[in-house]
Amino acid sequence: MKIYEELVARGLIAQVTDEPEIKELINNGKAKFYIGFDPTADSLHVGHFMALCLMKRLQMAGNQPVVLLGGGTGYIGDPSGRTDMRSMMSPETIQHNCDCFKKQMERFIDFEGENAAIVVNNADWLLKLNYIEVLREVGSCFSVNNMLRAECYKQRMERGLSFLEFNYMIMQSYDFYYLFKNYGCNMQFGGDDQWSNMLGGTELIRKKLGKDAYAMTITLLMNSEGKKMGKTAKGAVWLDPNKTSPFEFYQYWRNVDDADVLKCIRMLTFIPVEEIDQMNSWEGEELNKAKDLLAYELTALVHGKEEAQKAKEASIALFSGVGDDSNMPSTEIRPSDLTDGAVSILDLLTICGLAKSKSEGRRLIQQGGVSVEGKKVEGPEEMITAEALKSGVKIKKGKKVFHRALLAE
RNA sequence: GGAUGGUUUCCCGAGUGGCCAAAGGGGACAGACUGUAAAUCUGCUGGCAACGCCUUCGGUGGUUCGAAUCCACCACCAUCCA
Repeated sequence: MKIYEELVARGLIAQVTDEPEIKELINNGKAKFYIGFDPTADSLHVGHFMALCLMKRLQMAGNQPVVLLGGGTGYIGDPSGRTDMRSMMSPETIQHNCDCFKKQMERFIDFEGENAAIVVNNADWLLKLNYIEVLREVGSCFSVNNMLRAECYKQRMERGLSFLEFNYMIMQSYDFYYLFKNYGCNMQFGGDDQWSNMLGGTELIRKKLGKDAYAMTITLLMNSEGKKMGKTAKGAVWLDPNKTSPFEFYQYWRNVDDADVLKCIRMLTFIPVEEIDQMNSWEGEELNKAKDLLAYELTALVHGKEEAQKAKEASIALFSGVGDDSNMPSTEIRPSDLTDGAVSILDLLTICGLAKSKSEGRRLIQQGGVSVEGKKVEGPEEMITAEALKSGVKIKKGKKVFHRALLAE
């Protein structure tokens, strides 16, 4: 199976500008493609991960990836698919985020060897553009009528769109044009929400240079309810282990909906398509096996095999009660937190971050949601002794949250 | 620049002087059922030394025994007119 066919089989391709041509290019390793990453945070998240995997797959097929860091576009903020304006970032933040991105990417993409990936930053050319020049050179190629029709602005036409954000499409188009001209970059990939921005680029290249460039979008990873995946109540699922621990990361994937497991395995892992097809017949409880696999594979890709193994073992130990369960998240209790050699369970919950306030902790206990070392906590006054804390105390909140409290020496 | 409407707790949204920590819905969280799933049902959802007290209804002042509610100014948003 060639790479293009594989991408189709995995359900990764959403839209393409010219299918035969793109197939020909990437199947034969003739594409030099770029994906843009705007430095909106100090860590990559699952959405970026998909894009990076795509880069990896294409790189393995002999194509050359160009990573575009949005050090310049970050000053503007992409309005696509958003209901409100992004908060503006300071130059320092943008720079810091770019640096973080770069570091994380090195894990996934090869920056050495034959099709070595290269990194460019659009701050290098966007920041020194001259307004009038751009208007004359580039602005003249865009029809406002067409732009307003673009899907990515639809939502914002109701709630308001600033001129700043409206220009994002032009900047992204200019990027493609610039990379085409100066780096021979003939293709752009991106999330499906980028489609209009990407078309802007191919049109600009056609108008300015009379040449064809191609664009392809990746299916956005949606769950069966039509919501973007990779988000939790607390925010994104990050790739940075300090922001989302490998254990949490593992648990996120372990807990996806039945309806979404196979789709995720297909789109996110490198498991051969044939093997995945065999799982199509799995149903009910059997799907738990697929979830285990998904969680392990992804954690291994992002955090390495060792961390994945630890997360897996911790999960098995915690949920089935056998094996080593020492790898759960833990908090050190300082001696100063104790009074008369003990802490109340209520205080312990807040110290460990399992409850935001004592009221919340009380509520949890009242509703029977807290247990210590497997025994349900009956009341908020229950005390945990320093003696017990010395060897570590296992606290369970709700069904899935496990935490160890350990007395610091 | 002008007119009008708006800004309420995580989100949407009711409340137009005391009965308001503020209806209702969503989400989140917890319990039951389960497969670490979904659906369903139940509870719960500002804080604290907790039948009481404290902080909250865009911001700042004011009127009043008493303000989310009335007044003034400011800020922001939306729609229409320029």
